[in-house]
Amino acid sequence: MLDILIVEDEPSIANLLYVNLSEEGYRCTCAFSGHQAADFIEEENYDLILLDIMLPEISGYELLEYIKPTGTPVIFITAKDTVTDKIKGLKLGADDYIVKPFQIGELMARVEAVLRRCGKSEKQLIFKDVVINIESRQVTQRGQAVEFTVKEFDLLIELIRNKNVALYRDRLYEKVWQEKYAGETRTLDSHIQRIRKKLSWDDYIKTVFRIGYRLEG
Amino acid sequence: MLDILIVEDEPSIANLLYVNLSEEGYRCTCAFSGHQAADFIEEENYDLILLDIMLPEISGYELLEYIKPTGTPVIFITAKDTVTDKIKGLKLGADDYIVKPFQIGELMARVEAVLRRCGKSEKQLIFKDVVINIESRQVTQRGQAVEFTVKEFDLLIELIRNKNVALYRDRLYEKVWQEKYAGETRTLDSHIQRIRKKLSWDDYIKTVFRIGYRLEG
DNA sequence: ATTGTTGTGTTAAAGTTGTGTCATAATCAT
DNA sequence: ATGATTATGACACAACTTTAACACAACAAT
Repeated sequence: MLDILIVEDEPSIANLLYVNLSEEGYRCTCAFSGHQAADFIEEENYDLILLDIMLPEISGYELLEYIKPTGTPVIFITAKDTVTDKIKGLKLGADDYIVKPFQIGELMARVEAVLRRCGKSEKQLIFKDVVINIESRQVTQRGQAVEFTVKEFDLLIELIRNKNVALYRDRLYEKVWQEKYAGETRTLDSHIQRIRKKLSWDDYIKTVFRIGYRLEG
Repeated sequence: MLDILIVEDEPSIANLLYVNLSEEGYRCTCAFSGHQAADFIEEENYDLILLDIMLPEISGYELLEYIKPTGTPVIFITAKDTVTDKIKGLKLGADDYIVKPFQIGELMARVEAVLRRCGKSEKQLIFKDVVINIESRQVTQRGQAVEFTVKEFDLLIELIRNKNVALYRDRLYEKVWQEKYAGETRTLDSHIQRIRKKLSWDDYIKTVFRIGYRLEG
């Protein structure tokens, strides 16, 4: 799983980024100051850093100098009024930049683009003896191909991306089916059963009574 | 597959180039500084280098001296205001140059032209027992010529360039037909069937139900 | 005019997905 | 504990959607 560090002092924006990127399957960490960010960067290697330029204490510029040696790609986040000439200087070090206020969709696209460009985009997921090739949408278990339908495949990915997390039925449903969860239906259950059956995963996909499901392992 | 190194510090332009060239089937790498570029060049042989002149640290000129001994063709990218006389001098070392802002189409054409001129253009694609000659647009299977119409040919190339990738109907259609995919039409299907038939590729072109098609092998 | 290409419409086949039923399991109040 | 209540498992099946196969007409090229 890919790690993204969000360096942003405005909680609402940090949160927006955190929620959306997490939902897309990235593991996120938020730093609300330059200091905190520096600590995090010290401790761990990130695959991408989203960096707000206007930070208290240490500015984004300074932080960038700190990041550069690690070779981690950076996307700058900048407020609209500071775009003009400053940016041009800034761009020197960043892999991309985006202007606040931004469309969340645009940001997601840029994140994906930068990761792809840096050869870090997620090509496959692995859980136990199962390998999932995202690009080709193929699943193999111990090298043997196992066929999955669209819904099953999407559900499987959602489970693996959130392994060891109890996923609420409604969230799970809404994520995979892209529509409100009405409840009172066997749809989600059926699909879980189908996945369990195809992969003999009775032991891995646990049901969390009254909550939902959890992929354990 | 041909390797292209993009040396460009402006992320938006680097990205533009990356996306478009990747879509055309080139394997791309981006370097955002002269240093990084030098490292890449050290490590790997590229078939073509797109080089922005105005770079921080090491300038494009210097880098060119570094590239020359490797014999790799170079296309210069230059901002409009620096064109004048400087370029004329520069051209001595480069195989072509293009002025920012440029039409992406023009750049693609120049890339192709330079590669062809250097005898590096992708002459053929091979998949299993099928050989596709891009220039002459001829297809042979075990040495036997097989006739393809324009659309079929383009579709076939798109499939082969993306083998083992599940291609969404809409993307596939939009790539080959160069227009929005409206859906509710049998056009794409028909063409897939025709390719399958001509090459007896029922086993290789898999349909991914509700998604599209995947060339497998 | 002739030939070949390409898109579309139709019907049949194939695959998918949601739902209903009933059995079973978990939880809770008594 | 016991039974009532509610949630989930297992499974079958029908409704529905999507694709294959094919023929043909519109269109373009020669």
